[in-house]
Amino acid sequence: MIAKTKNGGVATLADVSRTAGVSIATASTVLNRPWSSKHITPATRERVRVAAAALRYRPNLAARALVSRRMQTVGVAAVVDGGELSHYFLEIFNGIVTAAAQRGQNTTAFTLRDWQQAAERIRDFCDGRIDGMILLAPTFTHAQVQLPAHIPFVSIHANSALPGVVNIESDEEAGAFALTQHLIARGHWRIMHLAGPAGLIGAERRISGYKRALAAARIPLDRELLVHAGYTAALGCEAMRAWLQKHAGEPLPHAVFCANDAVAIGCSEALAEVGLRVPADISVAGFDDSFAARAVVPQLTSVRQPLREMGARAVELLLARIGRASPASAAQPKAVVFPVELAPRASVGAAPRVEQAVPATAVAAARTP
Amino acid sequence: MIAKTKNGGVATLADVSRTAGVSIATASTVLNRPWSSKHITPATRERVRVAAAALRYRPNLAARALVSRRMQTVGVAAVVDGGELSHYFLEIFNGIVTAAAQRGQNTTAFTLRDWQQAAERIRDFCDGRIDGMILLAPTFTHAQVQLPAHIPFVSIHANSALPGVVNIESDEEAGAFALTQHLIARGHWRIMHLAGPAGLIGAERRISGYKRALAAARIPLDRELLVHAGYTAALGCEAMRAWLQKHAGEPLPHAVFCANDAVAIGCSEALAEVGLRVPADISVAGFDDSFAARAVVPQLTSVRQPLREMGARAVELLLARIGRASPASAAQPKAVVFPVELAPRASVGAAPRVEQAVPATAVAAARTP
DNA sequence: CTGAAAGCGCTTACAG
DNA sequence: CTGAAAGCGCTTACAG
Repeated sequence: MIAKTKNGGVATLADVSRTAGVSIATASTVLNRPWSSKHITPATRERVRVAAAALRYRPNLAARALVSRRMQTVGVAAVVDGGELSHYFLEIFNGIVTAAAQRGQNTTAFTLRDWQQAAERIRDFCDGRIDGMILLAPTFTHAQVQLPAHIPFVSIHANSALPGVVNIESDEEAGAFALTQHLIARGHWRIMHLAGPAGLIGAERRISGYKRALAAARIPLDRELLVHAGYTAALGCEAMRAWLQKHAGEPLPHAVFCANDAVAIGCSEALAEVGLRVPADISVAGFDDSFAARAVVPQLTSVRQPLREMGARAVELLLARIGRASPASAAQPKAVVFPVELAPRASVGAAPRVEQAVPATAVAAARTP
Repeated sequence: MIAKTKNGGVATLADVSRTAGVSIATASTVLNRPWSSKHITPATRERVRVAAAALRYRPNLAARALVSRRMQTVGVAAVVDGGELSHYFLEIFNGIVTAAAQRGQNTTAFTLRDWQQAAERIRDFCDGRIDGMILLAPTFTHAQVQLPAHIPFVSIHANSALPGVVNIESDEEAGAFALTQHLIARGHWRIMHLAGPAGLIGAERRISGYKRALAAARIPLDRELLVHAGYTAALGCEAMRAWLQKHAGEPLPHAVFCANDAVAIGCSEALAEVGLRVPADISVAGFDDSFAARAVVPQLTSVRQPLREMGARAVELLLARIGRASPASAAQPKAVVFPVELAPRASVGAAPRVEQAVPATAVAAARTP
C-alpha cells in the first residue's frame, strides 16, 4: 500500500493494481463490473477499492474509448446564423444536456455557419469523439449531405426526410390551426399571416394550418394577407412595414398571425411606428412560446412546442440506437410528433368595434430609383 | 491500391499505409506533419494522400488522444438552476463555442445542479475527456472545492479567488456607478436598488457603484430603498410587490435600478399591477443588456457586459495554458477586467414634474394568521 | 528517405 | 478465484 503513481502524475489502473497487489485485470473487473466481481474475494475487492480511492484513480476515457468504441458523448449540430444562438436552440439544447447528463453522457456542441458546409464538417465531428449526433433543424437533403453510416443520427425539426434518421417534430399544422381558430373565435376574420421562409417545411405547415382554419370558418383566403417574412424580428418588422406602406388606406387586418415570436415582435414594432396599438387596434400572435413571448409587453399569444422535452426525447432515441446493429438496414423510422399547446395572452384581444383603415405611414417611402 | 479496409468498417491508418504501400509511420507523417514530410518523396506523399481520400480515412481521436494527451476539447461548467439556462449563460456559451471552433476545439457542456456538487463532478469531467475547463460564475471557494491540478481552469465572474485560475470579469462597479449617475442626470434622486443575492460579489459590486454615485451627487443613502431581491424575474416581482405594499402612501421612488434585466422585468410587472406606468410614473433600469432588455416594451435601459467577448477570451486564455508546464507553480494570475457600457433606452425617462405617492395596492395583503 | 517497434491506458477473452 | 497477454489506433523516437 506504499506504492504511489509511477510518474507523479495521474494514477492509472496499473498504479492501482500494483498498490493493491493484484493484476490489472482484477483491478479493472472490481472497478468496472461489480456484478461479475462477485467471484473475487471480498478482501481483494476491498484492497482494490482502497487503492483506487487513495490514488484518486480516474479511468482515462480516451483509453477506454479506444477499446470500447464508446465516448459517452452525444454531439449536437446546429446552425448559428449571424452568430446568434436563438432561444429555440437554447431550449432544445437545455433539454438535451439535461437528459444526457442524467444518463451519464456528455454533450458536445458543434455549430455550423450553414448546413451547406455541414457535409464535410459533420464527418469530421464523427471521428470517434461522439457516439451519436442530434441534428437541430437541418435543412439539407439526403442528396446534399451523406451522413456517416457508422454512428446513429436523430434529427429535430428536419426539413426533409433523412434516410435512417428518426425525426422529432411538433404538430405545427395543428398549432397554426388552433391559433387561427382562436383568433376567429375572438371575432377576427381579416387575419394576416406573416409566414416563415418559403420552402421550409415548418413554415409550410403553419401556413397550412392557417388556411385550414380559415376554410373551416368559411373565410375566403385573401392572398394579400399571406406574406412570407422569415424567422427573425428584423424580417418581421421589414415585411410588416412594407405591407403597411403598400396598403395604406385599405382596411386594416384584425389580427396578424406571425411565423414565430421573433417575427411577432418585429411586426409589433412596425405597427407601433404608425401608431397602431396591440391589441386595441390590432391583435398579434406568435409561435414557439419562447422566452421572448412572455418578456414583451403585452405578452404574446403563442403556440407552445415542448422544446425541452423534444430535446430530451432526442437523447433517449439516440442512446437507444447507439451500439445497436446496423440501423441503416432497418426500415425508415417513423417521425415522433409532439403535441403543441395554445398559449393565449394579452396580445390578442377582441375584434375592434369599428373597422379601421391602414394609417398613412409617416416613414419615408422606400427610395426607388 | 486495391486493398480496402480490413474489417469493412472505418478505415484506419494501417489500412491507408497498406493501400499506399508504405509504413504506418510514413502515412502518419504525411498526413499529420506536412512540414516534416518534406523529406518524403512527392510520389510517396501523393500515394498516401490518394489512399487516405479513397478510403475516407479519418483519424480516430480517442487513439490520438491516448498518446498525445490532448482531446481538442474544452469543457464548460455552469449551474443550471431550476432547469433554466439563462441568457447570461447563452451569450457567454455562444462566445465560447464560436472561439473554440475557430481554433479547432470542441466544446463540451457540463451542467450542474449547484456548485456544491461540483467538487466530485468536476473531477469526473476531467478524466481525459477535456483539455481544460471554463467555470461559469462559480460560487464555491477554494476550501469547498479542490480543482484537479492536471488540467488548467479559467473562470468567468467567479465569486471568490481560485488559486491558479484566471478570472474574467467585467467592471460591474463602474457600470452600476454610470447607470446610477445616468438616473441622477435625468433628474431622479429617490433611487431604489433591487439588489442581487447578498454575498455574491457581482451583486455587491453593483451595490457599491450605486452607493458611490449617490455619494458623489451628495444624495444620502436611504436604507429603505436598498432591497435584496435575487437574480430572477419572479424574485424581482415579489420584492417590488412587497415593498409597495409595505410603503403604501409614502413617496414613490423616481427610479428603480435592478440587479439585472430579469429583475427589472419582474419589477415592472409589480409596478404595472398597481397601475404605475414605466417610465411616465417611474423609471426602471436593468443590468446585463441581455436579449430580454431589448425585447420588452418599453425597452430597458441597461448596462452592457461584453459577454460574448468574455467567453471568447476565456477560450484564448485557456488554450494558452493547455500543455504549458505547471500552471500551479506560477503566481496567481491577475483578473482580466472587461469594460462595460451604458445602454440608455426608453424605460428611463425624465423625473415626473410632481411627486407621487405609492398607490394603495388592490392586491389582498399577505394573509398572516 | 523510410520502417520496425515501443508505448499511451484500458478491456476482454483465455488460461491456469 | 486470479493473472498473462493481446489488441484498440495512433505517434514518436530510433534505426537503418
